[in-house]
Amino acid sequence: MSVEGTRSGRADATRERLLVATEELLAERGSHGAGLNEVCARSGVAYGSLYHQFPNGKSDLVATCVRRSGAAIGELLEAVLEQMSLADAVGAMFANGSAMLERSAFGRGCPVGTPAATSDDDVLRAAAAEVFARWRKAIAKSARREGRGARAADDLASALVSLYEGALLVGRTEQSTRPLRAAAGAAALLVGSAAGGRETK
Amino acid sequence: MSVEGTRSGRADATRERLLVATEELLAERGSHGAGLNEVCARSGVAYGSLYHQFPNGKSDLVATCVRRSGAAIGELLEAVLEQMSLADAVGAMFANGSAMLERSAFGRGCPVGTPAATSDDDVLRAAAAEVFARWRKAIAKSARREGRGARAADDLASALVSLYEGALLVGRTEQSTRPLRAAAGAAALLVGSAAGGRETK
DNA sequence: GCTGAACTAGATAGATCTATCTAAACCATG
DNA sequence: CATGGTTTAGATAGATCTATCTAGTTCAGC
Repeated sequence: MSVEGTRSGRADATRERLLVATEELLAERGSHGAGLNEVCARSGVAYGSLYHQFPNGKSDLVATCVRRSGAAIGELLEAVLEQMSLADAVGAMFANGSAMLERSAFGRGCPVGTPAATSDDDVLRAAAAEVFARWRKAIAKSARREGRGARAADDLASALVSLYEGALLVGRTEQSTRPLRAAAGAAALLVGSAAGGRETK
Repeated sequence: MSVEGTRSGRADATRERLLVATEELLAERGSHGAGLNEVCARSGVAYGSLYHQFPNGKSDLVATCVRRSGAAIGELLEAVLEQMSLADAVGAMFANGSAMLERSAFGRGCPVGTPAATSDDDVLRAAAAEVFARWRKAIAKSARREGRGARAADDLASALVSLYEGALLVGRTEQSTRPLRAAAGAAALLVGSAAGGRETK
């Protein structure tokens, strides 16, 4: 039986294929560049099925997709932050971004940041904002655990999320992982400075 | 007489209006979201004029626009970096981004990073990459002048560009200037650490 | 003021996009 | 096996997008 309510396994599989294909396209070209024709072509799902699964059409599909991608990354990030130091977790985070860029031959960016950058749909924008907030909170929690004050932890977490998103954008644009490595070095410096319970001011 | 070659003042004005309108749309929605219809509507320029000014069509227009926007920001950045310390210049840079977000009511992002994030046109991507490289070089030059080694200066400059682009993206998405302020604080820390001629390793 | 090149104007073609609609296939249940 | 709700399929309408085409306007130089 399906995990969520009355949906059949077949429907779940269709929904999944649609979301995977949409996530790919969103990470490559953002919302305006991701046509439903291509979503169907890539996923092998028929056009009508898409509107059965997502009755509100594209807006519904992309917002759902961004929330899902963001939640998956958030869960991973939270798990990693539980298991290791903030410094190590942040290192893994940037290494992961770098690997993703290489794996896609610099064809993909962040599945959340990329569509958010060019969105004129407020639902999509708000969904991405919630994702960023979740990531930020997870990092801030770890920073507080390592002795930072609430404000300092929030600011550090915000800067790390921005740095990550920016490095993915610049790295993809320059078709190089160097921005990711430089960002990882800077992130390590930020995490290292004033850590261990003492704030700078 | 026109500055560049044989073009008339009228043509220059038309070209300028087209580029201004395109820059706005690119910063708002990226290349896929910027329709030529709307470019013409906003600029008050007729459709045919657009293809006279930019015979290669949209690809030509957007690449020219990104180069121009990037050069303008680059010149400003270089001027500021000449006149003040790296720390002050970087502070001004983030303050400028924050002011831009507020002025546009969070409707616009970076006119270079936003279209670059979702581009599938290699000409546009390469144009944006050159812009980022110019910014990075300007910052690195200032960092070397303040005593950093070549490698450390490059890495710092790369991280600052990524941080700036990321903070604009996240700030616009969250409709807040807090990411910009947090990024400015982190940037100040990065610029401050290991400055004045001593490297960390 | 004539003339030819440069520029502008708007209509239109052809492709593509979102969304809807009808019909058929599937499958759990009685 | 029959039945009826659920899911899928593909055609199609209507809007929008890029690019081209023809005609008209403006302006510099002779």
